This record gives sequence, C-alpha cells and structure tokens, in this order.
Amino acid sequence: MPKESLNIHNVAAHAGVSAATVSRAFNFPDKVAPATRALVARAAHELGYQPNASARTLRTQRSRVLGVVLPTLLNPVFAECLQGIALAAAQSGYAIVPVMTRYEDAQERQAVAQLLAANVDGMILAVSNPAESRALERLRGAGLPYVLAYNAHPEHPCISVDGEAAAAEVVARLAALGHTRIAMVSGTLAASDRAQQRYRGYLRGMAAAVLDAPALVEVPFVASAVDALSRYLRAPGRPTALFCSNDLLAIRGIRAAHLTGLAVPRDLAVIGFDGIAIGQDLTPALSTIAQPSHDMGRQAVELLVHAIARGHAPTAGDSLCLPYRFYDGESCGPNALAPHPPCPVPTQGETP
Amino acid sequence: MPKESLNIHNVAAHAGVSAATVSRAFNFPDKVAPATRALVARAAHELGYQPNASARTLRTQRSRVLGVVLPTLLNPVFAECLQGIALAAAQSGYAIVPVMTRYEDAQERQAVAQLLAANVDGMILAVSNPAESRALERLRGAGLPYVLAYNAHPEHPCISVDGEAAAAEVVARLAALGHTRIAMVSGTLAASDRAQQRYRGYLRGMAAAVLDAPALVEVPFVASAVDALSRYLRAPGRPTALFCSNDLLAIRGIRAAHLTGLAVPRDLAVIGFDGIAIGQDLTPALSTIAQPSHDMGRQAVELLVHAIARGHAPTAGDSLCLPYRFYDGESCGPNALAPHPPCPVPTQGETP
DNA sequence: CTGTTAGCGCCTTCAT
DNA sequence: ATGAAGGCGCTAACAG
Repeated sequence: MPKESLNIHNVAAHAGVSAATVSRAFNFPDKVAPATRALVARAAHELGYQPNASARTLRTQRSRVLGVVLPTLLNPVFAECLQGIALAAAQSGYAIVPVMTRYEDAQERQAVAQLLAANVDGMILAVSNPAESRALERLRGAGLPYVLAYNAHPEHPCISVDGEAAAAEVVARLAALGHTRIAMVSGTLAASDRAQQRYRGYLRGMAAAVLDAPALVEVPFVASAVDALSRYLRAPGRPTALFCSNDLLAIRGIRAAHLTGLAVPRDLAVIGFDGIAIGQDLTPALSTIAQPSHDMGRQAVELLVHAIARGHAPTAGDSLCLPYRFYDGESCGPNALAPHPPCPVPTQGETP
Repeated sequence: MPKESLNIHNVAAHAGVSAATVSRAFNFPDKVAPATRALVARAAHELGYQPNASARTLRTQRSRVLGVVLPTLLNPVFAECLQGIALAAAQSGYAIVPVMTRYEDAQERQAVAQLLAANVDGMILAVSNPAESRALERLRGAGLPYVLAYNAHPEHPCISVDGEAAAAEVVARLAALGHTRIAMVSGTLAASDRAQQRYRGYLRGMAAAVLDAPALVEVPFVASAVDALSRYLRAPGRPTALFCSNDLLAIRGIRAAHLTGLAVPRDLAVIGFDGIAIGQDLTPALSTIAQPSHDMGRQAVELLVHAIARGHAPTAGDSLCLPYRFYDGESCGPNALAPHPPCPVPTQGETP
C-alpha cells in the first residue's frame, strides 16, 4: 500500500471549506479570498497534499506531459537535445516521456501509439524519414500538436538547421585548404534523411569546387566503423579529407587514421557534424558543424507549449531553421600533399 | 481540439456489448467468450480505440509510469543508464518520466515532489548524497517503491558497483607500473558520494602501496577543468599518473597533458571511471573502470517492476552490487621515469 | 466569494 | 459469460 489517498475533500474538511474552494485556491488563487486562500494553503501544507495529476488530466483533458521520440541516447547529440527539452519543459511546467526508437520505423510507430494512449499534450520527435513515416501520419490523424527536431520537411513543423548548406560549406573549406580528394562518410543513408541532406550538400559543394566526388563511404554498423574505415584508408587512392555525417563517426575516423599510421590533420583532415560537447575536449579537438542541440530542444518545447496554449497545433509554417556554426578544431588542416599552397578559407560562418 | 473523446462506451455500442465487457476484453481476455472478445477487438480496431491512461490510473491507482531522477544527460554515463532504463521499462510495459537535477539537492527534492504528484508507480534515482538527502526522506515517507542507481548506502535499495574497491585496484595497477606520484582528480567532492567512495578507495590503495597521497585535485567547474589541470601539470613535482573520478575528467586530463606538452601515456598515465562508450574510440583509448551503466538501468527497472508486482517496495536487502571491469586502454602505461622496471600488474580483474 | 452538482473514462464488485 | 451501478479525485458550470 504505497499510497494513502489524500484528496481534495480531506483538505477541504481540514480547512473547513468546500472541495471546490480548495480546487480554486490551487488553480485560480485570485478567485478566492486571501484569508481563505491562506487557510487552504496551510491545510494542504500540513497534510502534505498534492493534487492528483491523473484526476486532473481526466477532468481537464490536459496532462501537461510532452512525449519525446528519439532514436537513441547513445549518441550524445540526442542526449544533449533531451537535456534541453527536459529543462525547458520543466520551466514550462511540463513533464516529459521519452521513448527511444533505434532509428526503426516500427519502433517509431509504436512510440507514437503509446504516447497517444498516454494522453500527452504534444510530441517532439526525431524520425528517420519524415517523408514516409507512418508514425507521423498517425500523429496528424490524431490532430495532436507535434514538432520535428533535426528533421526538415516542408509539410511538417520542424526545428532544424540547414544541413545541406552546412555540408556544402564544409567542402568549400576543405577545398580552400587544398584538398581535392574529399570523401564523405555516413551511416546507413536510407535510415536518415539528415544524412541524405548532408550528402546532397556534400555533392553540391564538390561540384561547386569542381572536384570529383568519390563514392560515399557507408558504415552500416557503428561497432565496426573503425575497422571499416581503417581498411578504407589503407586502400590506394585514399582521400586526404574525410567529411563525416556525425561526430561519432568522425571520432572513429580519427581513430582509424591513427591505427593506419596517418596523423590528423597532417595526413588526413577530419570534419564531423553535430558539435557534441565532448568533441571540444578531445585531442585533436574536433572540427565540426555544431548544431545548437540544447536550443533545438528548448525551441521545440516552446513552440509546442505556445501552440497548446493557443489551442491549435503547430503547422509547417511555424518551422524554425536555426543557425549552425563551424567549429574550427584541430582535426582539420591544409592538405600537406597539395601542389600549391592553399588559398584562405571563405569567411562565411553561419546560415543567413 | 486535438482529441475526439473515444471511450469505452462507444466501443461497447459499436460491438453491441456493455462497457464492462469491453473493459474485461482488454484487461482479462480469458474472462470473456472468444467470440465476444473478437467482436470487441474488431470494434476497437475499427474505431482506433485505445484505453485512456489517465482514467485507468485514476481508477486502479497504478500508472505504469516510472520516475527517473538523474543529475544530467550531458555526462554520457547517465545517458547510457537512461537508455538502459528506457529499454527495460518499455519491455515491461512501463513509461518513464525523467527529471534532471544538476547535482543540486533542491532540484532533487522538487523532482521527487513532482513525480509523486504525477502518480508514478516507482522511482529510480541517482542523488548526490543518499545519507542526507531530503528527497529520499520524502520518498520513504510516501512509501513509494524506489531504487538508487550508482549510489551505495546500507539503508536504501541500491544498484551500484564497489567504487572503493575499484579505485583501490586502479592505484594498485598504477603502483605496479612503477608509478609513485599518483594524483586523484575529482569534481566537487561534497557533491557526490560516489566521488567520495572512490577517493576512499584511492587512499586505501595508496596506503596499501605504501605511497604518499598528494592532495586531491578538486575541479569544481567542468568548463575550466582543462585550464585547471594544465596549470596543475605544469607545477613542479607533478604526478606521473592521474586517477580521475570520471571519464569526462579523464578526457580533459588527457587534453590538459597534451596542451602542457606531456605525452599520454609516456609522460603521464591517465585512468578514468565510468566506461563511457566513446572512451574506447578515442586515441589514446581510455583506460577506465567500466560500470555496466546500461545494465544498472535495466536491473533497477526489473527490481522495481518485480517489487511493484509483489506489492511491496524494495528494501536495502534487495541491493545489488554489480561487477565492474578495468578497461586496459592506451591512456595508461608504465612510469617512464621509474628507477626500476615495473613488476607485472596484478591479475584480479573483477569484483568478487 | 463560496458551495452544490455533475461528470471526465475506466474498472470492479455484485447481480444475473 | 455478461450487464448495471458506483466511485477513483478533480474541475467547471451554475446557484446562492
């Protein structure tokens, strides 16, 4: 028997008022006489009373809970985002219920179903592919307010960064540093619209620099990424620069370089994507495109909370494209093998 | 209007049965005739009906929600643990509500109060100091099932590892490698019983090795850890080995060493604590005491879920001390300045 | 300003 | 095996 039911009537009795007054004292303090309010407050405090959230939710149809759907917390970028979400939600008086989906569509659908049944007031989600997500369809069908994070799609409300522009900028910087053999590394491309977006940017950047783009290096299993990349770097005609679609891959790329006897950045420049905090404490410090993960979480919460307060779900028009920043770390440098000294890097640093 | 109320009566009407039967069909399928069950299932499916969690919670006094109180997700060790908790909880049919407290006691208390009001069935928490936690008092007072994670305390149910033994083992290994000036680095000691436990182990290990223990290096602010440690390593009489009370500090210690011109492990051996996944992909790969964070989360959930099913809260007697493992990475090596070649390392590798 | 009343959606005896 | 009825704790009209 973990719970002794302590309800509004107990407090009402203890304070010598009616239950309705206690309710009002909690929800609309100004609608009750100061003296009565104090009376109720004291009674509640003495008994240690807290309004029952379930009853309140049942009655008002508002739970003050936000659902959060993320691929995994094993990638710090999502952990940082969830931290931002948690803080912002707490500040707005919302609790959160996170569900991890491992980048799998089936898990995403189940997560949405579960959160729908749990009466959440809204959802924040990072899905593998918004364009063909059954989970999102279900969500729209339910008419529940939601915002995508990291994903970008014209028909959904999204908090994202312009990954394509960022990737193109990375390539431009590498090209300016004298690199010509610039390879891109990603996880399973089909599993992430973000990786696809970055790959488009990479191709665009390569075209702009009039460089041949070698085949994309797809590393399906993170556990074997170091081995796969080591093998890749040992093969003839290896690139002098690696653009990795996320920081975890970049870190493994650096490790692979070391195992292969290549010094970073002297023999191989490595640039990541995400800007996870730990990257800046590594040696070499990670060069990367930093997304404001914490802020993305915060903004997603605020968009959602405001929309809920306004009474209608966010729409694609509410989407926000947040600025990214290039962290010029130590894992990226000029091409030591270049025939000519590199020209200065372009000055553009942020999205418009 | 995000929700069209779709209740048990709608389904009952659609199926041509009573609401009670629908309820039973969902909760006790065997208590209803197979034909009726199918009828209800079809009706529910056609209407897209899902039982309302709040109403169910209100009625049954069971929410199937677990509260989780953690310091921060910015430290991967907690993110990994939460991932484990989330997976295990999902498997057991529980949702989770995490709250982050930044190592602050006031936040811990508020988190517990919030989760109590949210009607969670149980809580998993990592607090800064179980011995004098007001939050835990409150929790015991409420009689709600809970388990501590990472913390170890004789009067609470805990899932932990023997940090003291682990720390002593680290020192023994370093001593065996010829190190005599072994320093320990931690965050604010007062803010973490785990750091205190590890410090005790360090002191014990130093005494056992008949070595003088230099003063503890306390690094209160993580942001300035690299600077602080760089200064420390530049001072005369610097240690040849650093035992850091967590991996994040160890990574910063390695960075500080590089900035100071010290090679790791040649000039400075660095050992961390936690075993965060990313540590194994760094160069040098992190030597550390690995805690089974994922498993700790899983076990905490299982302990709690079983206790809830049994009907009474876990007690201190249910505590579990999980085995740790020493990851022999590349950030730790023999003392190059030692007068004699080091003896072989001890063979013990795990807790009993 | 305060009290009375009537459910929110569900589960669970108690009858049938 | 199924149905009828009451109430979990709370809030929102409506009276007074």
